Formats: sequence, C-alpha cells, structure tokens
Amino acid sequence: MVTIKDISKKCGVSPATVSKALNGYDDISEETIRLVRQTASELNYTPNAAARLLKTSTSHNIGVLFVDDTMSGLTHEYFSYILNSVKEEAEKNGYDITFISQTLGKRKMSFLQHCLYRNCDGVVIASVNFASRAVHELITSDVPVITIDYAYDNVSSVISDNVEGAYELANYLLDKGHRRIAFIHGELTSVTNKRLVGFNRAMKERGLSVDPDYLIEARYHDADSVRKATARLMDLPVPPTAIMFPDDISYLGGQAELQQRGLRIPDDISVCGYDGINLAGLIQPPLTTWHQDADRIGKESVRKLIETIEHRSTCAAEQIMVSGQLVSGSSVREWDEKM
Amino acid sequence: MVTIKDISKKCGVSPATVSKALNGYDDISEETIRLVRQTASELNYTPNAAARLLKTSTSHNIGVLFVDDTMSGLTHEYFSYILNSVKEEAEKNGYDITFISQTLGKRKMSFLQHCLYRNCDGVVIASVNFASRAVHELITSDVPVITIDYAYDNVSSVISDNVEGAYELANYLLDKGHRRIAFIHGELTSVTNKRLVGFNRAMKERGLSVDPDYLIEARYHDADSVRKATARLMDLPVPPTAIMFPDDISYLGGQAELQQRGLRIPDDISVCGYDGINLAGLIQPPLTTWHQDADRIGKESVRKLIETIEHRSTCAAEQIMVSGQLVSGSSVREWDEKM
DNA sequence: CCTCTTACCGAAAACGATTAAAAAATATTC
DNA sequence: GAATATTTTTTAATCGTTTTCGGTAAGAGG
Repeated sequence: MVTIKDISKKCGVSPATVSKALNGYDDISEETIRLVRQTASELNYTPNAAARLLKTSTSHNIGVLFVDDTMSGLTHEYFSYILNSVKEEAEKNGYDITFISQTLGKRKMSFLQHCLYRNCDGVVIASVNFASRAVHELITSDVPVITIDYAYDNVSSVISDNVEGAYELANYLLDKGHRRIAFIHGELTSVTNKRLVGFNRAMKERGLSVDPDYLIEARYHDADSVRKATARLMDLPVPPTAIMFPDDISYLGGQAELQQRGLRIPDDISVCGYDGINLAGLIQPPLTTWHQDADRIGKESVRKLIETIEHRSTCAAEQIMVSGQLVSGSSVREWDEKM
Repeated sequence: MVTIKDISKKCGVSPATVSKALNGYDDISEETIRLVRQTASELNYTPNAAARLLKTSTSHNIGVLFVDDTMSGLTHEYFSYILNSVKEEAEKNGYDITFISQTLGKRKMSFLQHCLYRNCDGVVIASVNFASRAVHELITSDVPVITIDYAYDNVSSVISDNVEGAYELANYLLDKGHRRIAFIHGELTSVTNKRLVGFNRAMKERGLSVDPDYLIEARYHDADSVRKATARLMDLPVPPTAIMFPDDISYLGGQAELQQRGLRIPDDISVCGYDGINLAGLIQPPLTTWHQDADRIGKESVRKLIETIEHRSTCAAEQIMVSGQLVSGSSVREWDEKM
C-alpha cells in the first residue's frame, strides 16, 4: 500500500506538506501542490479512510438499519427503492453506507454498539420494529439519526404521507360512485393508523359511515393472509363493490381469490393497491394504486441526516412529509349505486 | 467515546493488558481478565474498528459491487435476494458490508480505489458490466474477489447453472408434448449464452431443430421489449405453442400481450419464466419457472470469499456451480401435437 | 543592515488499538 | 534462601493521517 510517506520521500518534502497539498491547504505553494499531486497519481496513491477517521473522528460513513427479525426489508420492493436512493444520495455527498446489524460474528452487539464500532457518522432507520429496546437505544443515543415512516420525538423523520394516500384512494373510489368500500389494512402500526385516518376522513366528508365489517386487518406483504381477508369480505351478505388492499404485492392474494370466485376485475369488483411499485403497472389489469415516492424519501432522509451530522448544534429536528401520487390503472370502474 | 485507556486507568493496568484481556490472550491471569471485562461492560466500551484495522490491516469489511450504470441491481428481486443472503452470511462471520461505487462526493475514484480507501478485505461482484475497465481493474488487482454469474480466469466465481435451467425448462415443455417452443432470451451476455446452450441441447436430444424465428432477443427485466417480442412471435404464420421468457418480471409484458390477443394461458398458449422470484407464485395463473437459488448463491460467495481472504496463499480459485429448481405453476398445459 | 511581514514548510504529537520484546512478579526447585 | 523457571504485566513502537505550532527564507520598508 502506498502511503503519504512514500509520496513525501519521492517529493523530498515532509508528510505534513503532502497531506496539506492533497487537501488543498492554502499555505502550500502552487508548485509543491502540483508536484505532490502529480506524484500521488503516479504512485496511484489512495488515502486510508481508517487513518483519516482516527485523526478527524469523522468516518464519512452512514449506517443503514433496514432489516428486522422478519427479514423483509431488502427484498421488499418499496424499501429496496428507498435503499437505492439512500445509497445514491449518500455517495453524491461523499458518504459510504454500511449495514447495521445486531450480530457480528459470534459477538452479539447492539445496533448502537455496531454504529460506534464502525464509527458511523449517522444512521438511517427504516423498516424495523421501532418499539424494540435496541432501536430505542440507538435513537436516543448521541449518534445522529433519521427515521423513515415513523415519527419519534426529538428526532428527524421522513414520512410518506399515509393519511393523504388512503384519503385520495378512497376519494377516487367514491368519485367513481362506489359506496360499499372495504379496506383491508395491514397490522396496526403507526403507518396503518394514518391510513385509517385518511380512509375515515374521506368517508366522513361524504357523510358515509364506515361499516366495521368492511375493515379487516391482514398482514402487509402477505398474499395468503390478504387472500383470506378477501374471502371473508366476499362471503358477507352484502359484499363490497370496491376493495382497498394493504399493498400491491399482497393484492395478488386478493386477486387470486377474486378470480377463483369468477369475479372479473374491474367489471364485477374494483380494487386498488398501495405502494405503486413497478409491478403494479405490469400486471393485468394494471392496478390503480398509490405511489409512494421512495426516491424522494431516500434522498430527503440522507440530505437531512447529513445536515444534522455537519451542523449538529444548529440543526433542529424536523418532520419531513413526502407526498405520493395516485396512479390510475384499470382496476376500478364506474359504479352505479343501486343498493 | 470510551477507549481502552479508560479501562486501563480504571483497572490500574496497562492498555496492553486490557487489549489482551479483551481478546482472550492466554498470558493474562483469570482474575485480571474478569476485572477488565467487567469494567469494559460497565463503561459500555466498544472497540474502534478503525484503530484496530490500522494496526492489524484487516478491516473485516467486505465490499459489494452490485450496481452499474443501468441502476438495476438493488431493485432487481433476484439480486436483492442475493444481497440479503450475502449480508447475512457476512455478518454471521463477523464481516460488515459496504457498497462500492465510482464516485465519492465530488471525487471520482475507481472501484479499486474505493476498495482500498475503505480497506475492504474482499469484494463480491455481481450484476455489473463485467467488460468495463474499472471492473477489470478491480478483478485483476490484489484485492480478493468473487464474481457472481460470471466466470473470470484465476478468480473464484459462483454461478447459477444457466445451462441446466434452460435445459430443464425446455425439457419440461417437450415432455408436455410441445414442439413449437419459442425462447425469448435476454441480451447476449454470458448468462444468456449458457441458457441458449441448454435450450439447444434439449432440442437436439429430441432430434428437433430450432426454428430461428422462435429465437428472439429482448431485454432482461424490460416488460416492454418482451411484449414486443411476444407480439412478433404471435404474428408469425405458425406461432409457437409455448414460450420461454427471459425472466419472471418481463414475462408480465408477454402476458399482457397474450391476454390482449384473447389468448388464454395455459389453454391457448403455454409459458414459463425464469428466476423463480416470489411473485411467480402469486400471479394468475401461477407461473412455471426456474428458481435460481439466490440464497445459496449469496452464501457460497461469501463463504468462498472469506476462505480466500483468510488463507490467501493456499486457496485456489474455484468455480462453484449452484443448481436451481423447476417450480411448476399452472402456466403450461399438455399439448397434443397436431401439426 | 536591521527588523517586520509574508509565504512556505516541517517536527511532533496525537487518534485508539495491537504486539514484540523486555521486565517484573510469582512459583518452583534444590 | 538463592537460583531458576514460569507466569503475568508493561514498555514502546507502530499503523497512516491530520493539525498545531513554530521555524526559516525571502522580500519589504526604513
């Protein structure tokens, strides 16, 4: 490995000078700067991040906490888009990213310890069990943190507007004339609660009451559980004319159930998903869904996190709400209310 | 930050003793080991990976190179499963993973430089343009490397058996009685070539010739291009009775085209995909496809890479072939040859 | 010719850990 | 109890950088 010392020897200057020349200090003459930079690239010099970190105590490395016990996260399309965007924005700003976990070899370590061990300047947290002790410990530590889709006190967060999403979807269905609208929602997390708020608000604004039979809990991303929920809905004496599903993937479970019952989409029943992943536009019929702006969510997270890292004292916690967008496929039809 | 010195002061021993006690050297008395470990956990001590690296020159950090210019990679379900598995296996062995890119802030750096900068002990390479100079530079460098789905000389690789996959799929269709089998394949990469070999072999074994009209190139993961390819096939004077698609996702483009033409799957035409992602079992009808064992591919890569890292001299390059598995859905029907 | 700026450069001390080699403490043997 | 062997601990150097604080040389001004 070629070090700063090698350059200093070759140039006949001290290591200090080399360091300064490389880092653009202004007390080095133009000439030596040229010489040093020249030989650095000749020798194919690469700085050593670890040594630099040791001295400056900033690693230019941000941790990402994206996976919990259930192991979805990386393989969840919505989150993998966020991750991709986080990665790009981080790199654009000179930061690398490292996954944070709870086990390193045989050593068990907490998330916080892992961050300290790797000297992460900050951490992006998403898709984890926010109620867990380990996550809580990290969030309340001194390490700058940003959470995605979950709001904590005194911590910045970037949140996809779930109230808006469910509200707009419900309104879309209502506008099409549907009145018997069912909502299969995910587990009662904070995200789900927001969506319920949006859903209820839309109904209330039209003076409609929500039939409790039409509100069913299933599991996000779990086609099976959603399939069962769909079956329960369609077995009701008065089944819904439209169903809002927890997400685009689990909708496929519902779709299977509906098709098996000989119901055509959207002729016999209207449906919509949530997330707006690529897939939604590819399946038949294209799914009307709510597109969460994963790209923007990732970017904003990193932007705000870096702001927090670099101006720690002056940077106030902030909640950043990211709007989504309704993507209309052809899974919803006009409905003549004739009940 | 609490360091080894803090512990040494509190315990009244030298830093060296603390280090040894923590790392389980056998020339430290049981008693001091207990004392040191005790106070270490009391003070909530976390070692500093950077400092350790500087002295030992091993970072326990492996780089992953998963994305190229086209930016798919993280958002490709097959690769995200590989990534997930790489991550898990790495963590299990005490390694963290860091994404390697070509730009860090405003600095342009080659992949190799990035690895050196972050002191990666080794790199897993997948889903990149293997022909590029930058990748080549990394692969031929001193950094231990493993490639996925691409074989390089003198470098270990883990390869999904694409000959087997296409061969088995074609055979499956042949067994069902199909004779007019089309193969929409991806860009002519080494992976695609292997699949073509498998396909041709299966046909040849039955004494069938391959109709060049039935071999169409499209783009992986691109529903649009596959849709067009499908259209071209079905516009032939004698269209195929079965189509093999480049992958499960892009199949959806083909599906759309077939449905639009009023063709039912599998009654009017049989289809199969490739990859065997979760999605394949969720769509209607469930897709017959070839499951690539992403989990095993990730694990084997890391296992072999770590072996290379830790026994650099004695560890020979090796090609590891990973078998897949046919997943039969209901997208293929028996076909009575009546041509 | 002396002093004062200004412009460059270098010495040396860190950062937090590891690890030879030396030293000190303790145990063993006669 | 001295000599020797054994166990335990410490000293000090080192990894590759950064950065403070002086130091030197050259030119300016008198």
